[in-house]
Amino acid sequence: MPELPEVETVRRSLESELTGRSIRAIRVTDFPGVLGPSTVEEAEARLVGRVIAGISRRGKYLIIDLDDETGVIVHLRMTGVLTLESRTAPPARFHRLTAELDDGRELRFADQRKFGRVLPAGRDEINALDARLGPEPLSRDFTPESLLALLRKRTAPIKSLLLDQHAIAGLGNIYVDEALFRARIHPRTSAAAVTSAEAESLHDAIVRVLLAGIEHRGTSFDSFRDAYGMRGENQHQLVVYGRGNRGLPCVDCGAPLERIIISGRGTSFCAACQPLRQTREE
DNA sequence: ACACTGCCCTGCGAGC
DNA sequence: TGCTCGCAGGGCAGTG
Repeated sequence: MPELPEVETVRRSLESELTGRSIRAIRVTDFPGVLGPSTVEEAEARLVGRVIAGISRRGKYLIIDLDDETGVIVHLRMTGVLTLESRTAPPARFHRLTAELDDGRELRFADQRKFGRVLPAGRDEINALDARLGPEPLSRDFTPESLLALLRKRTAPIKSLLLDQHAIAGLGNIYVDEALFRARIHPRTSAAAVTSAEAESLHDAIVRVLLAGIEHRGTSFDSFRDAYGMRGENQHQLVVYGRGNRGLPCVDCGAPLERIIISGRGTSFCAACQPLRQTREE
């Protein structure tokens, strides 16, 4: 499940390789819907001949910036994989889209579940995306104070809020469970009930789990790969995600982890280390 | 505005 | 062996 660290890992692995390359052709395979509302002809008209000016990231979105100020917005969703490969390399099993480059290589998008999208976009669309997403958690805009101010306005479970990309951009199910465990906050706690001390440790936990994720080049439980097709190693750093459904012991206290559903997402936590408190007690 | 639900999509593993 | 079923979940539309 690509979240901020995974998308950043892809961005870094693509940046030096793609910058300055031009796009010679666009091809789709069995699923033209990968382009969203665009037809292949429209995508060709917008992209072929363009030079790649750089690769940026906003939340879980990857943006391929082009020399005419337009771009391509890529979202990997659950199983999307963006790789740079030789033209002669055999296509991946779930290959959906190819961008042929001027150096003989191809940028390829594979996606088992067809949730991911590769969207040609104008500058206005890229700006609109930027505007509707919350702050970048690794930017200076994200502070314990700004997090607390956000939480005070909302009554939804803290986990739901952290998953809301309009509130904070880039967190997904894995890093939210990990951050809440490290901050010792029950995922069902009402956001408004989180204390300022808890918000401070939550802020710290979010930043730490994201930086660790990037340092270990992403979490590759299943399909995630970087642009070279390499797995990440951050799955070995995780201590709660996915462990509640097997009742594995908490690394801190040894109690069996629990699994509940919040916002339709499987949620693992330690009921002993993360006790539920309904109201603020400061 | 906010909170919440259902939908999309397919492979995989468990259970029978 | 082969079937069914539940599960994985990000973003968005729809509802209250």
